Order: sequence, then structure tokens, then C-alpha cells
Amino acid sequence: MPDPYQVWLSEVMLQQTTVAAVAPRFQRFLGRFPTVAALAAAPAEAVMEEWAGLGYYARARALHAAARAIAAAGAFPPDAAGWRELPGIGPYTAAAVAAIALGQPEVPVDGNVERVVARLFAVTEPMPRAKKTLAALAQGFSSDPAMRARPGDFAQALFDLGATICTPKNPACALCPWREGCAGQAMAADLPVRAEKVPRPMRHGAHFLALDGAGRVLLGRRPGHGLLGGMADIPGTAWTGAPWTDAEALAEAPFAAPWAAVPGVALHGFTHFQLTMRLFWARVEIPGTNQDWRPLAEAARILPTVFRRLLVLAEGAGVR
DNA sequence: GATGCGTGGTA
DNA sequence: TTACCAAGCAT
Repeated sequence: MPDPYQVWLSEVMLQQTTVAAVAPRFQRFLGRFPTVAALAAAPAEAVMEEWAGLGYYARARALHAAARAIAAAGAFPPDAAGWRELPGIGPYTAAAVAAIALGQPEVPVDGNVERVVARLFAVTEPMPRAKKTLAALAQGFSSDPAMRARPGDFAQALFDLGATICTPKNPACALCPWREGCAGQAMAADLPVRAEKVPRPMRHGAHFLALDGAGRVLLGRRPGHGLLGGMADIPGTAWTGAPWTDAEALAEAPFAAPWAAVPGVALHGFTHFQLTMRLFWARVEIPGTNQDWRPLAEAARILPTVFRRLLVLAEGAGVR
């Protein structure tokens, strides 16, 4: 049976994240934190740095907290209900770990499984209201002898069916092993019925890139919760509904310096809003000891993508 | 139950 | 290019 730590880590990384994006990051993370004990013993900053670029940073905070809970308990939870109590573990991940790592007869219901079930039973109720219906129907797999014999492989097979045959667009029904029993084949491409999407508003920010004489950049640290919680950042204004004028932005600078505006803007899309950022930079020599100065290459590695865009903007403008 | 929470790939 | 999508969870 697979190592529960590795199954747990991979399932958390895969939450709303593609296999292609996860694969190299999983190996790197495992190299740095090979066991749950090593993860539990690590400082939070190290865990957040290792997660940089993967997104949904609450996952990393919860993963670390759960590792410490497991280390304190001295053992992994013995079943899905036990896993469900850990931070960052919801119904899906608890069932996936129990099925794959523990061989227990659980059915993890993710987006793939919802889609397969919606088509198999021709569920036309719109999402997200249909989630309860789909989960209940998915529980019907529990009586399948193949599922009882190999719960982990059954779950993986269901994911693979959804990822390769029963795809969101252009499903390959002709190749589907379940086509004969599929009630929704004729309308497969239109299921499940999605809720209407709301347009993403635009927000605006201004940030301040302080460079010293040795190619180092001054970083800040975000509060430990909410958007990008716990991650390093490039200091700046709040992200507001209107653009910042030079005067407004400079009044928000973290300290007095000969700030110069970098031409252009950096753009970044979040799930729920789009962001336009201006950038000011200055060469400064600060004797302080508590600031977090990092070489540019290191900063680019540990910053979330939204702030890496500012480094790219600066580099393109010849700032270094 | 609706909303907040990232990012990169694909059509 | 814009829009959509990907092995969800917390509040």
C-alpha cells in the first residue's frame, strides 16, 4: 500500500491543480520534506517558500498544521473520518487517502467523478446545487465488486475515465467502456449544467521595489491568513477599485526613498478579480537588521507568481 | 449556499 | 485573445 504521507501530499497538491503542474513540485517537496516528521519540524516560512507558485496557499498552511497534528498524535488517522478532522482535508481528500493509501471502500468525489456521474445518470440539475445528488449517486459505486476489491485503483480509474474519455468538452463516447449504460450520452457535452459565471472586477495596486547595491531586493511578509496568506511579497498599496496616481501611491511607500516610476504595468489574474500593478523602484542602502533582503534570483523563486510579474516588469525596463 | 482563494495550460 | 478549466476546502 502506498505511503499515506505521499498520498496525502499528492492529493492536496492536486486540489484544483493539474497533474502536469504538480508532478515536478511533488518530487521537489518530497526531497525537502521526506516524511511527515520532517514537515512537522520545519518552520512555516520554509514550507511556504517550497509552495511558492503552486497557488491556493491555504493548502500549504493547512498541510503544515496537519503534519504537526499527526506528529503530535504519533500516527496517521486510521480511516476517512479521522483524516476528515485534519485541516485542509475535506470530504474528497479524506476519501481519496482512505481508498488509495488505506485500501478502504471509500468513493472520492471530485470534478471528474461528478461529471461522469452526471452523464451516466443524465442529471440535468444545475451545479452547484447538483453536488448533493451527484455525491449520492456516486455512493452507488460502493456496491460494485471491483470497487470493493480494489478501492484505490477503482478511484484512480474513475479519475482517468473523466480525464481522458469523459472529458468536459468533446467527450469520446465512442471509446467509453460505459457507453451502453450511459443515460446522458446524447447530451454528454452539455452535462453537468454549469452555473453562470460572474465577470471578474479589476483592481489596482502600486508596489515598491527597493534594491541595494548588491543585487538584492527587499521583501515583506503577508499576514498569515486570507489572500496569499503567509507568503513573501513586494511591499505595496492595498488593491483597490481605482488606479493609484503617483502622489497617492508615493504617500503609501514603506519608507522615504528616491522612488522612480517604472514604465508600464504588470497584470495578473486571480480567481475572483484581475489586478493591474504599477511599480516604483529605488536604490537604497538600509542598515536595518530585521529586513528581509534577498538576491533577485532567490526572490523570484520564493515569491508567489503575482509578485514575480513585478520582477519581470522591472527587468524588462532595465531596472536591476 | 455563496464566496474567497492561484496559477498555468488549452481551444 | 478571452474564456474556460484542473484529483477542493474553509467560512
